[in-house]
Amino acid sequence: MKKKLPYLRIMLSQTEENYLKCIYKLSGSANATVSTNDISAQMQTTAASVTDMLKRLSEKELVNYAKYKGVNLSEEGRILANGLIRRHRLWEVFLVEKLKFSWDEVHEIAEQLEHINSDLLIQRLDEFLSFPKFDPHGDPIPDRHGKYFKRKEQSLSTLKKGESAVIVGVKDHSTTFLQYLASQKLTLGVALTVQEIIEYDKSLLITVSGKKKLAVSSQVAENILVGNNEKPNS
Amino acid sequence: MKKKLPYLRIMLSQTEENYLKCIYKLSGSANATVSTNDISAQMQTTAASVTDMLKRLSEKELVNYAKYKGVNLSEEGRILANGLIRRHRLWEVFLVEKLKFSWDEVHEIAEQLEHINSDLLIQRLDEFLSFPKFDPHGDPIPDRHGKYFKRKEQSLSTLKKGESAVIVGVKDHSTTFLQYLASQKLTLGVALTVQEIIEYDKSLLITVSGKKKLAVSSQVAENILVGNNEKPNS
DNA sequence: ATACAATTTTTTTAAAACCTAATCATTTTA
DNA sequence: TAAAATGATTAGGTTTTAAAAAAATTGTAT
Repeated sequence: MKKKLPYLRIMLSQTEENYLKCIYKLSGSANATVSTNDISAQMQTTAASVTDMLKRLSEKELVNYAKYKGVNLSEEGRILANGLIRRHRLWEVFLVEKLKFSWDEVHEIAEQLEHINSDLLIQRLDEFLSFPKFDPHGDPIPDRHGKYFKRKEQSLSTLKKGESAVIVGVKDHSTTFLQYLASQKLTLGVALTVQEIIEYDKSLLITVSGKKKLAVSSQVAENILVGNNEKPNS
Repeated sequence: MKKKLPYLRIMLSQTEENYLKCIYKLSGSANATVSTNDISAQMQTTAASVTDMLKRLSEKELVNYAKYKGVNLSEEGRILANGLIRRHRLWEVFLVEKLKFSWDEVHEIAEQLEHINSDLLIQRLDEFLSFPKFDPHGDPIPDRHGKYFKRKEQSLSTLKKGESAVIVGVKDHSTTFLQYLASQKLTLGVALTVQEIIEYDKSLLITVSGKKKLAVSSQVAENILVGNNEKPNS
């Protein structure tokens, strides 16, 4: 009955994993150097706690850490962080596609599921879901080696009058924003056309799926990502 | 990015949950009183550690604990322990039915998955799996209220010469036993007939699925559960 | 009644994760 | 370039969780 730990070379606590993910997100694809304060802001903790953790992660060689100079993920760290993103997004696909959750309900649960440690599990899950390339919010799912499926995308707010496009993602992942979009049927794969751009506040008048007319604020438009009517997923 | 705890009345650590499960298993359906030593044996720890934990669980009113008299699960504790068993077994069904794991590979992973906290998740998973009544090892899956699907079952070793039955479960859940059974095609739902009982060592000669002849030791027979060719699952 | 086994109490260890306050390093700007 | 502001680290401590050792206590069988 004693808890059998998975036999992994590196056993990380959930907090350590969350720090890795955080650094991964902040430093972007260029693997830029990230500051202690940026991390503490994201993690809602103090800078001192972050320094504490960075030393431990550095000890485990998951980050390149030079004091006063910021951090970086090491090769090992990137692989682990990438794995976490991958797991998270695959589980989100599972929750929406198979268990019929809506796109605004899945984040918290996936946040827990991503810490389940089993490479075989993720491999099989990926297969079961037919190797999806994007998650329910349109975010790309990296493969085992960190490779992403590239896609042309731009903010809805960059479209000009008369132009058409298909919704492929969102920038804001907040529950309220996602719920709002769902209520307006502004979901992934939906085609829309810009009818009018209101000069005064940069809000848009659009038609959704060729029929419904809809007004969206510039803030909403800014957070919707559109592409050139390509395949929505997989 | 700070870990958002699920808003549950009772937040338990994984270890606490494992203790609950352990007590649940040891005390059986009668909710009998369990001794500190029994628990320490099961949990591979010292009696002192168990006493420690019992006090904490008692504090949270999950167990009825009278010192020197042993423990019992409280109503609350039973509900939680039942939920853990339920989750564990549902995840095992998922892993085998959907992700094509074999029945000897799923325990460790389900052990992790069972700690994911979301009632809605389990409800949806149950639905997705078409409300299975038994897990891949033939163990019954309790419903939300702790009700089990009843089934007539007996050990293969109790069958008399000439009698037939269908495999519905196992008593031993060890990897080696499960792998052995799989290698002999002695899996759930398989029909068999006792051809001969060897007096000397109580081993059996059986036919599997009407064709294959097979010798099984008394120890193996003891750990196979059979029923009267009823529906295997759901 | 007493010895022995089971159980509990008390104390200790240890790690994870966080905090406050003080200090130190770097960058900016006056 | 020196002082001020910003940013990061250290030191020291708290809390939580889990486990264990040693010592004391209780229950029970003979």
